[in-house]
Amino acid sequence: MSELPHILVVDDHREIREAMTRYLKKNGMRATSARDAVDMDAKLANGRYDLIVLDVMMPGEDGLSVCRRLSASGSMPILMLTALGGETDRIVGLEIGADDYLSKPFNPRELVARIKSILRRSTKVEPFAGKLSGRRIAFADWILDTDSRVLSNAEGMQIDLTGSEFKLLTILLEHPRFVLSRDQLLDLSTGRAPSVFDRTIDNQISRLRRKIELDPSRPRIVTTVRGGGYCLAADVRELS
Amino acid sequence: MSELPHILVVDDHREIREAMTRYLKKNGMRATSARDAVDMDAKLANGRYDLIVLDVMMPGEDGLSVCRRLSASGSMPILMLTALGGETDRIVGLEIGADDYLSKPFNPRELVARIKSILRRSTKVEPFAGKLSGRRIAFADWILDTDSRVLSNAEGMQIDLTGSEFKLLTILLEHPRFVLSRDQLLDLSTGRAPSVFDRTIDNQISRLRRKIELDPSRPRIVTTVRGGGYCLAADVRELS
DNA sequence: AGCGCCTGTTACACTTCGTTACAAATCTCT
DNA sequence: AGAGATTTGTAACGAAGTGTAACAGGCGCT
Repeated sequence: MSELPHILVVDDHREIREAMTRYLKKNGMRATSARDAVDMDAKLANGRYDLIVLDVMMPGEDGLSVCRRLSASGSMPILMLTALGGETDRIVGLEIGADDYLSKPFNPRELVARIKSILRRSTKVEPFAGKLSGRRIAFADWILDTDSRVLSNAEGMQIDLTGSEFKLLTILLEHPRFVLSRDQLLDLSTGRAPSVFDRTIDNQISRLRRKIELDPSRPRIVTTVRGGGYCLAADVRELS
Repeated sequence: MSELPHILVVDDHREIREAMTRYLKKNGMRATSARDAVDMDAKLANGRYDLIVLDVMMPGEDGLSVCRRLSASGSMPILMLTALGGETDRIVGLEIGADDYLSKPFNPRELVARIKSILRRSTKVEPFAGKLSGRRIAFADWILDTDSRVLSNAEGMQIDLTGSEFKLLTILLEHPRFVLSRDQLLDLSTGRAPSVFDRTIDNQISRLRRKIELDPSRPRIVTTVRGGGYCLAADVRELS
């Protein structure tokens, strides 16, 4: 299991943003593009990003204004793209809170090096166990300790979950009785997009069931919705 | 950083370094200059600095070598000065741990903006030991005395941590329940960028676990997230 | 009933991680 | 300054975890 950093590339030139996202994807990152500030805001409202690459010159709301806004509202790292010679833009951007800048045209290798350097210094926006962090969670006959990743039951049985099993289970526990598709589960647990005939989640669910179901061949806790995905079919309660 | 940041400017051209230090002093900073690596080392041995501005092209030991050395020995922020078009120098510098670069000739205002941007970033990640000297930190069954670097528990057991173990632990303690990648931990604890198959952090974590975990082969305090890094899985509290 | 699709499972290859041992670097003491 | 002790980083090996491929069985539609 590996969580890839997710980069949002905001640039009004389609060729540029497509080339950038392609290159970032080739270098161990998820990349999503937005053509302007409005598109960016919509993307930010619907997803979680680790860093924004932001063009200064854009129609509508310009990059400096966006940078000011983002810096004021949180700790999202920002790498700004400026025109060659756009020195004032660079200075003002840095002064209002951008983490770095790069002048167009730029070497994509430098873009990746700069992004990695910024990410090295920033923390993720979410703890590993998400909203359940630090809690003990009761469901079915199990109690999950989210710190130790240990499942225990009334008979005193204790089961260690692997990282992947644990992540998958916490995602299901955060949405009791909701069907989550395989693509959703893959995205939420690993951040990667599915390949063509991806069976990763099925395999992990099988492994999880082997650990938590009374009879894994007739699952009662993690149920399958054919054509839909998987569902945590139990009440969920926090113990502490 | 309660008082004015102190910048060390390393450049072999006297006019340049004098102009820089003068300008920095006019902009709310203390500034000291050094003409080469030897002079810089002497200055570093006798004083404390918040950031180094480092020219790439210097007689004697060159800037890239100095950068590599400084990154390896601590978390001193470095802003590198490159010749116009010195792109390879920039990329390699960033890859070995420099925080930023600037091409000569540059606008002094941009220099100040960049220095401030770096300082803004670096003060954000100051570990307990730096900012909260004299504190005692409680986590799991341990109490850490940040002055003495001694861990103690309710049974009266006392454990001395080495410098590296202590630094690593305080970084984890600063971000309870967040996954910190190996690259992040390496950067935050030593300031250097990872080599290709770097296992330094793994080894240090193994050593730390041997000291603090009940059963180091089944760690409960410092947990591993496969493909992600390490996580301090406990509540953290300051005692004084 | 037949067929195609969907799902569960097993096995295996590969990746990642833990640990040990040793060399190199650093620290401490005389 | 030098010797010894301690700490830290690197290399190697083995264990654990993960994703892919293949096969079989079940389900739903015609």
